[in-house]
Amino acid sequence: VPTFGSNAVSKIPMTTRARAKSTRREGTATIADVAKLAGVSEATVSRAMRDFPQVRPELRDRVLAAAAELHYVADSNASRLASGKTRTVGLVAPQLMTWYVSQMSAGLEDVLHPAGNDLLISALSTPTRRQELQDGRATFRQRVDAVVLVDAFVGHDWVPPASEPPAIVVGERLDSGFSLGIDDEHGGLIAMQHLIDLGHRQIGLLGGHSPVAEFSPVSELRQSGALRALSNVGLRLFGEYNGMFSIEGGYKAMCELLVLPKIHRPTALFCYSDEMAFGAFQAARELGVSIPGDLSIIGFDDHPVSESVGLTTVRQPVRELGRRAAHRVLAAIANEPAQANGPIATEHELLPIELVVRSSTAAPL
Amino acid sequence: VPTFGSNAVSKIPMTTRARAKSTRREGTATIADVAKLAGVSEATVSRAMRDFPQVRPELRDRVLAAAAELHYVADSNASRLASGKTRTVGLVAPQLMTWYVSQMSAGLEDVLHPAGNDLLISALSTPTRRQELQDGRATFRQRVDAVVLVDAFVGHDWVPPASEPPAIVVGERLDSGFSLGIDDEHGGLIAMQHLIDLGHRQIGLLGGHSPVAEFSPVSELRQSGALRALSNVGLRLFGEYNGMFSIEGGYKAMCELLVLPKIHRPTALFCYSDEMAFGAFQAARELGVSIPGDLSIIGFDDHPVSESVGLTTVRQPVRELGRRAAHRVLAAIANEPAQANGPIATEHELLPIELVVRSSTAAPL
DNA sequence: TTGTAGGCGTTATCAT
DNA sequence: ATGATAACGCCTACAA
Repeated sequence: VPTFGSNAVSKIPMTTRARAKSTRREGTATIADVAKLAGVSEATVSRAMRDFPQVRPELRDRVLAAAAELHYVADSNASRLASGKTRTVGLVAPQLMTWYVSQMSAGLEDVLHPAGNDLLISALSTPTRRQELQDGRATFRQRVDAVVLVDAFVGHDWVPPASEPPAIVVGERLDSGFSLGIDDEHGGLIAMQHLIDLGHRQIGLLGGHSPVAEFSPVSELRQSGALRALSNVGLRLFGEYNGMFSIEGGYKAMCELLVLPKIHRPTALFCYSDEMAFGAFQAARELGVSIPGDLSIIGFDDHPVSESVGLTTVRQPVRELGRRAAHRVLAAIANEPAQANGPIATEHELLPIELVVRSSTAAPL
Repeated sequence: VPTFGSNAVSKIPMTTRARAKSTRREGTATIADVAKLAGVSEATVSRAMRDFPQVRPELRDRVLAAAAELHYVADSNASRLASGKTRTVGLVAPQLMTWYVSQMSAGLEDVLHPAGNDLLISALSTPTRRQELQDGRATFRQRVDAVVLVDAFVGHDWVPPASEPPAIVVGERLDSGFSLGIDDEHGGLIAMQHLIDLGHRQIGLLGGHSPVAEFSPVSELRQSGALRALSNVGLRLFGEYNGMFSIEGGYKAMCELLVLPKIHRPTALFCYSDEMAFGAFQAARELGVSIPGDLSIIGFDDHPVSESVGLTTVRQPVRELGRRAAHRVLAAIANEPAQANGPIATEHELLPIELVVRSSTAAPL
């Protein structure tokens, strides 16, 4: 039971309690209660609560005081129904609750929440393809004002349907529309370059595709950068392995590789994700291969635990990607009516990445 | 633009498009459209869509077919407004998007989503206390049917206010109401016991409190179990350090400890969380302390990367905790009207934990 | 600048 | 078992 403020006299008792048929939780004030207390119309309350400029300051203060006294908060369902805006943005990703998606969500929340938006999260259940993606979004349609697609492998030629809420894509370059990500090709390049600079000449690749994001272009891009660095100095790849973008996949692949005599193994390994590198660490430890003594390892991402295991990596600003995506989303929501007339603005924004050298890489012995 | 099914003939065209004033996204069917197409009343559509038993199968099928043809999905805002049920459960935790909360969310989603509920996530911003908790939940009130409090350090004597949606607490035992967790005291005991069994006699503790969950009772419980194991064999603690439940905190604390000559250091360390153990690993590596040669380390949690770094730990079934919490929530929602009469049912459910021995612990040299 | 009133899409109540 | 119809709480023309 809320304690009412004592510095303001209740002119009108809360009447909401008396309503019998209401399904609403009892004791909650409605806009009508506030209007009565403040002595204004419901419309004015609505406007005052949303900081409309036209409301006279005096009235605004009275309304705000009344609202505070009654602990009034607008029922979001009612306002959404009435306004047609959901104040909710959807996040769809192949796998929820991974490290990457969590960080991204945090970034999205950083800007969405202060702006009064909720984040609704939806998985693309495991073996999913484009068709399912579309279906999945269908039930989203009237629930969100916009959607953020993360690692949704929609394909570069995908065009957000005009009939649907605006979408912004993270992790993939779109020919048409908004997209956001990092320069994976460059990331592959600097990772490989680091190994080359260290003096390595027998360098392997631990890549592959996650089963839940198998059409993601990141592998190809990172590979292309890596190969370019290699060919710049007249080198070729010394083996390529499939770690399926998971700790376990990296572990298994490396278990097979590291049983070979040292002469047949690469002296350095570039893993497309830190998690695969963790798996490689595990295999190395179990098989008595020393890092970086026998094998240098560089990852990609800068996972939260990478620092503590001393993994050299290419840092990706995941949370910042989320923040940027959120700003794009907000802009898209604001511009939606305008967009309807003109063509879709197209832009692919790249956030900077960074080589982080730690102790898992060293010159070959 | 959706392609309509060809095996069913549209008897009535979608009229929704024509409505001019609507703020709703065009092209979306409403219950009225479905009703017309199926030749029944809106009420019947509503009942059929929600699998009410009283609907004649024939009609039910007709409605479902019509709904499918029009790609009809009930507008959640409208149904929420009308029913007073939000079909949303709130998750509040001190820090969102940590490993622990992510796993918990995944578990909650596992059961909430199939049951047609959304999960709304809300942080308890950093330096938060009970009062703020209550405020925080206030804006939640009319948005959720129930709330799950994770590591919310509400205090064992906390009683969920009757005026608010039902709450279930995870990670803390409540005197009155539903709560859920693991036996932290027992966890502390088996962790310490493992070290003792290995032959260690100089055992340190890396504990403390997270700044965002400083009133959590888990530290006290794990410590109490650890001390009990020690005193069972006539031992005392060999130093206690504060790692603030973070990687960095663990790292800093161990940097101070491990510079001491070996003779003054513990031979084994029990960390209250795997993340602190990761920090300890890092410090050990940088200071040339070998694990488990010079120092055995056991953690608590079984973090996703613990296996790959070979950390011995006490496994906590986080995702399963989320699933159980979700079931409790669903039950609470269903029983809420009933609860109003009788007293609050009280129960604290404990999920099993498990010692996982890996390579970070060994007998002292 | 403020008030009036109609509508948002669904559910629930009450008849039938 | 099904059909009308009145809420649900808020927003937004439009009028004043």
